[in-house]
Amino acid sequence: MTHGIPPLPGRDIDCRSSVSDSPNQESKGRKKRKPYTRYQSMVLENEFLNSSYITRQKRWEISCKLQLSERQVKVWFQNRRMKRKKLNERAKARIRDDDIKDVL
Amino acid sequence: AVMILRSRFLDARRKRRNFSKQATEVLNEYFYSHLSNPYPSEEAKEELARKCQITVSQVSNWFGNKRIRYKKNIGKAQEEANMYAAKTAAAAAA
DNA sequence: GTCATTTATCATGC
DNA sequence: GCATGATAAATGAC
Repeated sequence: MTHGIPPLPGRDIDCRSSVSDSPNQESKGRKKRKPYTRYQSMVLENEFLNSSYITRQKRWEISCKLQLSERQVKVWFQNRRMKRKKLNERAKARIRDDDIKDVL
Repeated sequence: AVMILRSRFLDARRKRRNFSKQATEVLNEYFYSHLSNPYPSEEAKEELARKCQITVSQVSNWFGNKRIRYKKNIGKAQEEANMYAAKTAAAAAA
């Protein structure tokens, strides 16, 4: 199963003990939406440039670096791929409109 | 120069323009006549988009905002609900 | 995984 | 000054 690669350097170091999804006890309600900082967004965008699908290894690294949970990083990439799709559709539509206007 | 082009496509940031009065009228009519289930199907969204001269995404945005902002008002804006309810009732009577 | 959605936040209109 | 449309986190269906 899989390749026996995962080096997992210092995996047992819990760098996100304070950034877990369950802050304390079982949080009951929905987690409040909290905008990310410019630095967090920049690092995530840069990684998205490398690949729109993040590996488990890199997901762990980034979650540590940005003080985010791995789930947050995963969701960010999912939302980012949806955003890319929407932007592509919009760009396509704009090009169509521009073509029409050029003809007119 | 490249940055400007990117701001047109990638950023395409929200330069908001209000919808026309007629478009808002059409959207509100649908919303208040389907108040028990204000979730238009994809086909309904396309027809609304065509009638309102906006995109399907804009229709989705409008219903998303409308649902939560209507819910947030429990008791408020019922005048608006009654108004459109009466309008559709009058249309049904005819 | 995608994708429609909920929610808070942002940016603009007026 | 809020109303309104669009976007950014977060959830859940499938």
